[in-house]
Amino acid sequence: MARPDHEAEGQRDLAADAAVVEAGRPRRPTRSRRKAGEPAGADNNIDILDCAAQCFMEMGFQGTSIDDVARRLGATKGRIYHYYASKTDLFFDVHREGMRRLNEAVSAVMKSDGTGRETLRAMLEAHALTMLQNIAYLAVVVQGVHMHRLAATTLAQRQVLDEIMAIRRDFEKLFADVFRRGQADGSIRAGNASIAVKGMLGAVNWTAVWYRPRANETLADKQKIARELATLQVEGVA
Amino acid sequence: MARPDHEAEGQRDLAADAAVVEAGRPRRPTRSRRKAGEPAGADNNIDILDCAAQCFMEMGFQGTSIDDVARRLGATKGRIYHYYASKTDLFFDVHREGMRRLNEAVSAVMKSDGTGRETLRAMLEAHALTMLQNIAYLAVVVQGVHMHRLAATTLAQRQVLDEIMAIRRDFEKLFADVFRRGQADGSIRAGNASIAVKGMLGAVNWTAVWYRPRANETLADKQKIARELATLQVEGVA
DNA sequence: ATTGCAACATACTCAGTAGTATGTTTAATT
DNA sequence: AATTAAACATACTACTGAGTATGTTGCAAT
Repeated sequence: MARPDHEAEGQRDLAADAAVVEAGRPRRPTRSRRKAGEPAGADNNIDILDCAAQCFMEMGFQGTSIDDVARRLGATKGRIYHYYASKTDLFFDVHREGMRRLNEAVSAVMKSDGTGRETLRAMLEAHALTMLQNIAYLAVVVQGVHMHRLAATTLAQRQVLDEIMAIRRDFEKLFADVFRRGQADGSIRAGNASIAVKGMLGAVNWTAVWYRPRANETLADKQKIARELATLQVEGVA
Repeated sequence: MARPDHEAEGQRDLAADAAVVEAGRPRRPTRSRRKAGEPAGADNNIDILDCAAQCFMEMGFQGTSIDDVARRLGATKGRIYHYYASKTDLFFDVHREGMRRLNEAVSAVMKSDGTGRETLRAMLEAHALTMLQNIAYLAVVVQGVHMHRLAATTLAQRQVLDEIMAIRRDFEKLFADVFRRGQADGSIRAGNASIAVKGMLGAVNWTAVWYRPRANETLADKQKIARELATLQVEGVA
């Protein structure tokens, strides 16, 4: 499977003459066509999603042009617009994929039958680790919070945005519910659950701002950061 | 485009470093014409800054047009470009004002002669309260973190951005230093100070994402939120 | 009472960009 | 072998928006 070229080669501005030279170059080998009965899996678009996520993380939604994404892909707009009706839809799909990974990771540790506090801690750590492992996608998710309804012009887009925000609310509610369960079983002290959860999620989500994977960083390194963040939120500094 | 700003600074010859500091600041400190013997006084550009902060918070830097800011001002671009050389410079000035207010509030509680943990808690609470009281300016500050060096095209802008980021680093170091002081005096347990501080600041900075003042919200309400956030970070949930 | 300039407003330019229309290649199917 | 449609690339349009050039007004010092 062809990989996108992450090291944007020769991203110097294409002058008119350069475009002429480019025009005659041999075509890139195209991706294999879908098999006969194969469903149109999202696997065709994963390259697009990856590059889009990276661009959106680095330059923001408004700061990223479709041509930027295409250039990082080593392709042109044509390829992106073949799969996505609009830039907003592309952003939404990255957002949705990010939330899917997040939900998956956090849901997996929710079955734990420990106290509310123990479960909460596990959820926070899973959340943090997922952030560190999918920083581009999750940075887009974090940006999406701001987007409220600004770039959503069409009715369909507004509906998708409403759906996404509902998912976000449900996700936050997951934590709030466990928090209150902890208050009920005495493992978490009294206090405003909503504010507490917003604080804790903020500490974890903030990784989208400062964290960038270093070279040779191992999974253990990421786990250590995730554990420290989660521990701090549950046990404080004392 | 992007030509150097050679506008008549006729008065005096500015040293190079002074020019860097002055870069991006309002060309003139006053709005209404100065009276005869009147001192320069507080900059009345605060109207522009306020509107810009609000727009940047609601729509982001890239999503805000100068016309948007002007419309909110009840004016036109002419007014804004009379004081600011570029949109980026305007953003930087809002950012700088936000950081100024933040530094002021946090520095004020740093003199406390309590333990590291007590001081840290006071700093976090002051930080949080300042966020809630200046949400537009501080939302811009939070955005500014992302901006790294993307929108900074000219040399002068890049220098201003470097200056701003240095201020941000110093600010974070304030917390890290107190954190380590707390570890030294035994009021804070061992652990990676850098990650811990990033987590705590994240919890507080995250208010820029979710907090919007409600109607009839009193100072006491804000203080309560700030106290809960700070307490959570220091004492955890147990 | 005139002049100079700050403080704007108005009216443009022009580069960048989202989206479209259409051409071209390739692989599966007939 | 011919056909067809997916998977792109190319070329174009229309518009937004940053920045500029220039006009206008009102106050203040002369």
